[in-house]
Amino acid sequence: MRKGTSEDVRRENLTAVLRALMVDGPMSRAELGRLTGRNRSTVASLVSDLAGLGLVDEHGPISDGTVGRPSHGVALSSSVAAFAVHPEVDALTVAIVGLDAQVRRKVRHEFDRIPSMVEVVHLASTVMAAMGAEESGFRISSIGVAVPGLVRTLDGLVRNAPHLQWWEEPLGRALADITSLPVHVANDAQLGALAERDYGAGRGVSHFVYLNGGASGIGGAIVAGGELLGGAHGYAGELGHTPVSGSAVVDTVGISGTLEAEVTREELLSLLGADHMDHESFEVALLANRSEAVAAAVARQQRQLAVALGTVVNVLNPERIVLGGFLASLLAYDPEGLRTALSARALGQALEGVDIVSAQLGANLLLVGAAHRALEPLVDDPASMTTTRTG
Amino acid sequence: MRKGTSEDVRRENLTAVLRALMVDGPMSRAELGRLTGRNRSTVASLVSDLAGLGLVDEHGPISDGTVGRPSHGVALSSSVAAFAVHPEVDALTVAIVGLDAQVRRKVRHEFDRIPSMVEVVHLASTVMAAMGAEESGFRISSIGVAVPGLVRTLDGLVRNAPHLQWWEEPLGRALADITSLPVHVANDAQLGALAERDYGAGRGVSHFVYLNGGASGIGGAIVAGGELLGGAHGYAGELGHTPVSGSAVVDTVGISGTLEAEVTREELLSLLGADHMDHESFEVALLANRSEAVAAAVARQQRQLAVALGTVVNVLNPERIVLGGFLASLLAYDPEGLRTALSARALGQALEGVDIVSAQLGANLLLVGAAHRALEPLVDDPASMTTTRTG
DNA sequence: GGCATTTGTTGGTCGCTGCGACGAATGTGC
DNA sequence: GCACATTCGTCGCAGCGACCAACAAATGCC
Repeated sequence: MRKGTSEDVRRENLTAVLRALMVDGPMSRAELGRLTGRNRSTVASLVSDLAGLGLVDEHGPISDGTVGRPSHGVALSSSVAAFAVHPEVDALTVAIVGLDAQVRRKVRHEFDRIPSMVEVVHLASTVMAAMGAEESGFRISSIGVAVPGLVRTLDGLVRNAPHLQWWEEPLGRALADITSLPVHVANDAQLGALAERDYGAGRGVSHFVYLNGGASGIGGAIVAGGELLGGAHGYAGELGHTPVSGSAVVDTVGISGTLEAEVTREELLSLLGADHMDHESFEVALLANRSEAVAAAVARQQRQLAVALGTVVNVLNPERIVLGGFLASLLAYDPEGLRTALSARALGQALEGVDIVSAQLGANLLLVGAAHRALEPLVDDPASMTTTRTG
Repeated sequence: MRKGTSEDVRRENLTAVLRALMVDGPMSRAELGRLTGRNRSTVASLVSDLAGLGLVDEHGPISDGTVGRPSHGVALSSSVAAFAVHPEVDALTVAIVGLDAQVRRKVRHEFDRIPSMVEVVHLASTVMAAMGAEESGFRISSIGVAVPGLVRTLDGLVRNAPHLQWWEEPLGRALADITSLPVHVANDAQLGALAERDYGAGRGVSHFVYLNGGASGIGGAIVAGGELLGGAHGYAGELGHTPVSGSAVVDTVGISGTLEAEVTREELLSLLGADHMDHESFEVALLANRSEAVAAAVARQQRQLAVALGTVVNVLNPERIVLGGFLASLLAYDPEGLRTALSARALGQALEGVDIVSAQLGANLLLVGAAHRALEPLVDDPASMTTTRTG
């Protein structure tokens, strides 16, 4: 519960200014005031505070050709950042991502076998130390980790990451112990949705559902009222395990007839006569192939995807559905087909006005999402920057 | 967006005091201070304001046998209330419900045929006028309406209420025009969930899903983070239309293999050899009948309910599932059976610690929910009581 | 060069909460 | 029966933060 004091107001206003800069980029104090609805003198005080905390920088007066006294530009400090860590089956990526969502450093390490949790923790901490963040002037106060699996957000316990073959691995604790930094671990799809919300297909949309089709599974996340819906422990959004057919085919966790069991990239890949393919090549190849076999498979997968999307529409009433990975390819192959299939499974009124679009962000999606998750506490309480320091 | 002024703090604190009284009943000022974490003098000022607005009453000092100066009791004013309106296929109920969730007046009018929207509006407004609320000292500033169907919450347009045979009926506008009061129309299951959240099976639970089995359909609602999840337009929660089988049987809106199509009270009723039955008799009769036919039907319906609940658990990660109507009977018949069936459809980690319980509130559930929905703006901004008056 | 326009700055005011001190009203123990 | 501790209400004061109005600064326009 809120404390109900005037300090709350200050915190809220500092956050409002910071958010405005994050959403709409650098701007003048006057614009900041208009955008946030605060008084000029209030904004002056807020910006001065934020500059003192090192969260924003003020540039000299910029004459933009208009009348009136030129205004000083305010921009997010380029040194405030977080570490982003992303373990996959065949690689580990570590990055430094700024408050402005710019990826400043990025190190990718390939594995020849599936890494253990301990290996990931060691390698990640080694890489982070070797990056010399402090020497390069970065001020990093936390770590965000994107894991392909079920994560208990409270303490970063990885409950079940089938592709990594991790079960009940205390990743958050281990990483926090070795780095002495706060660690925020979350499901990869949720962090992807967070990034799309702020910088991609979810901008300005307060209710949307994100569904991502990866090489070995389907992840999902829900944004409701502008906030990521985590549920009781952070497991919400597992739309890959919703039923789409009465078939007995089971998915990776043993549930039958689910979206993840029925709609697979593998099937399409084999029909295209390929083994491995990155996403771009896959989409190009798929869209170019209009053979009967491929068309039939796409149509079937679309119908089954539509069943899951029907559930989404009926249960969550989103304004938009964002599809990533090969699900976006499935959409691109025949947008009308998917929409038609969906209209047979969704309440007409709930389906009205629902956009179905492709995800917009590319390779750095999860790094941005993870880092921003880690930076969230700072944004929500900018004054905490005083005490929270690297080390 | 918040304005960011000290008045916000005041509003928030007034709301905190009011909510404490709503949740935990009458108490002393000192207790109020401890519970809300505010200073004694602040609470004094807040209570004084609320009393001035007529929202709370202060009683004389109560000596509770303990040492120290006896404290004055603070209680919600019994005169602050809202109208609750509940149209059904065979009846219309109008009630006056207080801020303390007490149903003070209740009028039920039976129909011999399905009423039209115009009839309901006329009858409801006539009944409300005849109740003489103002003469009886009630201060009523709004109307809450519970409708069995899809409602656009923005303006109270009833999009689709199949059982009432209403489509695109502007109920909210019509009722507001004739009564000159703000009207809040919402789906009945959502309002039921709201009541259960505050006074029933959802107390103290911030993530739960409510599923209600009625005579002619299944309604649902989601509470996430303590807030009702409405979605973009208020259509969210339609769990009756989620898939549970590959069967071709369609539900009332024409979607095949859904929970509402497969799990019906009718089937059980006919197996019990009855036509009509109120809920209590139905549950008694069902639980008493352990014949093979009934047991088999219950088991099948449990399995299909479990598929829908699996979706709920995987997608929303609730702490609790609250079942009402005949779905509660289905649970009571064989609690273990339902749980077992669910464990085959839900992610183990997400299912951990999930309670499956029966709804606690009885006949007045929807009236309380509707009225509290209507009172919500007042609770969120108690100072608005000054200007908002009946008439 | 004067004028309108826009922005930055400063001092004053107002509203709200917290704090400390004091009085009021009770129970407790001798 | 009386002093004491305990708890609650009240009052004045201080601190914080936002708004407001007035003024200064820096530009474009005529």
